[in-house]
Amino acid sequence: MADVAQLAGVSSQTVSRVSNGFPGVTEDTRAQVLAAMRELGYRPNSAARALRRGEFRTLGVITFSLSTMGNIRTLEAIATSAAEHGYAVTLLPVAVPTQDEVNGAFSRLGELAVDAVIVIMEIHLLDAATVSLPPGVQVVVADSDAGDRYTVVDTDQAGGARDAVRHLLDLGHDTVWHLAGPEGSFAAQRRANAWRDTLTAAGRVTPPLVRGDWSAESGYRAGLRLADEADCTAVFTANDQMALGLLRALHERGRRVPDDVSVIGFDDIPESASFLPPLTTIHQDFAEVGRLCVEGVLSKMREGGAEHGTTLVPTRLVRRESTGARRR
Amino acid sequence: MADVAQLAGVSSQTVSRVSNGFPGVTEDTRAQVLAAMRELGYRPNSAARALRRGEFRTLGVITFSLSTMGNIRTLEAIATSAAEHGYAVTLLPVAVPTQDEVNGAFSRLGELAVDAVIVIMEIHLLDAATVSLPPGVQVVVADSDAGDRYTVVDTDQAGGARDAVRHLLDLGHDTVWHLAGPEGSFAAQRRANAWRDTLTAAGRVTPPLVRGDWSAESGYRAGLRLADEADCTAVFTANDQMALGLLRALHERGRRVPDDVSVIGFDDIPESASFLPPLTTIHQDFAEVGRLCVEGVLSKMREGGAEHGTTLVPTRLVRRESTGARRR
DNA sequence: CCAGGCAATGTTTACGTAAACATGCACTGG
DNA sequence: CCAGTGCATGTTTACGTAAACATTGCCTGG
Repeated sequence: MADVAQLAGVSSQTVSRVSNGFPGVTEDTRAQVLAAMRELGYRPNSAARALRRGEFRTLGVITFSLSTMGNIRTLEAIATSAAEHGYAVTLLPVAVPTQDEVNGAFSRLGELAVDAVIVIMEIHLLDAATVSLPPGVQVVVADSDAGDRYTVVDTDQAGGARDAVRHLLDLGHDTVWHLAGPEGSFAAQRRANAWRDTLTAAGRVTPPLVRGDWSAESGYRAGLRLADEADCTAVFTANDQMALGLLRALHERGRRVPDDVSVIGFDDIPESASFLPPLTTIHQDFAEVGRLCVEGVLSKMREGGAEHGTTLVPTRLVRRESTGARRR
Repeated sequence: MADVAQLAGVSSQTVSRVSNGFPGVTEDTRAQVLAAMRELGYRPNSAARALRRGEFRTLGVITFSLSTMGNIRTLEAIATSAAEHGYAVTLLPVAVPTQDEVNGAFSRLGELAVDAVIVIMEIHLLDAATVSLPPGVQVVVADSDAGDRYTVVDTDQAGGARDAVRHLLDLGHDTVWHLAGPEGSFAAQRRANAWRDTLTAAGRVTPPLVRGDWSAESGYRAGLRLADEADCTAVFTANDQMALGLLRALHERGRRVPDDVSVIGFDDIPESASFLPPLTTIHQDFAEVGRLCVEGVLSKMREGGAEHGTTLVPTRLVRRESTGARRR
């Protein structure tokens, strides 16, 4: 900076003003400084900037392995949205969702160049973390239900699951089976609860819950079992991947979709439109979740807000060919 | 830090030594300092640290929208691997792969708190970028062929494609059709070239190349066309998503897989094992690519190496049920 | 018993920036 | 014509850390 100032024949403070687009600099001077900056290839040193300003213009994102489509899309939206606000995004991967790993990530976070944190993970691990977040660092949590203790942005899991079940009931099915996600997942839990509640509210029998682990493979295994249930004519799977495996199992067992069994998924991953048959599913607006996370955390930073609450992002039913009227 | 020093009754320099795990501090003193740090909730200020040390311990990753599985897995591996080396990862999303966007990302990068950069994108956009990377910032490129000008880490696209074609030829097919990725993609280009070369080397007729855009939907459209080609008994699709669409089209047209048509994909996304039928495909080791990117860029930083070159990560054929011997 | 050496700790300084304050100069109005 | 005003620019300082150098005190060996 000093070099630039010298070359432009001004003081370093003027260079700083130009660099930050502050007013009170003549057009002539500004042009001269800009020329000098270009000639010397000057780049502001962000470390010094951050030190001086007390902020990094960076958001930290803590997440488990980016294995689920949802997390990825959310992350992408966060990164894009943050960039629009002039913020960079630093990734804090937690390899394994164990307590130790989470603690490690949190303590690393403490000395990381980050102004605020967005957590994309099951809240119980956050709760159980023995290392606390540095005070003054705002947090927004995606994919969780802890609106009483954190600021949460999440898809309206319950609403989506309810829509899925109702869709199948409306098609004339007596009841709806559910292929749930793993027990540890709150998203899975809420989808399963909404499934049960919706059936109960409609006065239907609740079939036994079948559990998978989000993977297509687990959907396949569950599908082999469901194919043998003669009265299973409608299945709501907690995500699209498991639906994929389910479809394969049903096909192998000669159960036609949707003629014999209707299947509805959750997520609306891009591939689901090309499943065999194309999958009716509940669309999640991950981009919106990510965007709201960023907006939320930035506004909390500005206003120092400590109030919690949950923002729900609505889902949308995408009707394709895997669901149809009950044939008797 | 001064507060900690005062509370512990030592100088700030001693606190610094403890904080960085340097030798030359008594066990007693160290314990006292650690206690003071805990009591005051001290966290080293990374901005000041970076300013003083001249490095951020952070890697920047420039990538297009995280829409392809490959980029995501690579990114994940980069983040994990970087963390192991004590580095954080800052994401630099480029929303649209236009020249302007790339230029924007690069100029933002200039003032970003980043020691080195890993670029995951088509090299022609990097080449055409009018904004150059700040000097002294090392770069490693994934997913590209520009070993003469950059340090490149990539999957052995050609080898994988060759294996795919040979696998089908070995099964007795006269020739292999190819559903390629979009023209702009080097990966697609190299897979297509290797496909052509392998056929030529084997003295086979090269069928017209069919082009998709990586999406399952485009695979479906291509599949509808290929289903009408009576002599098409084997197809090599440039990725698994397109294979998914292709399978659906073939199924709709009554062409059985693998009895009538054999299909082999590329990538080995987790879902491909649950396709209908489970997809034979070429496995890419994205994790290894990411790991090598980090190792590469870190070693370049240490050694200031300017030498270029390409590191190829081998692929592996995963045989499932979508390929079979030619039936005559 | 004391010089010399070494380990533990303290003091000073610089990293690059931007806020706060200071200066200088031109122009306005009484 | 000159005090007052306001704008463009310059000077000083502090942000939190760690390297370099300085100091203290204890221990060893002759």
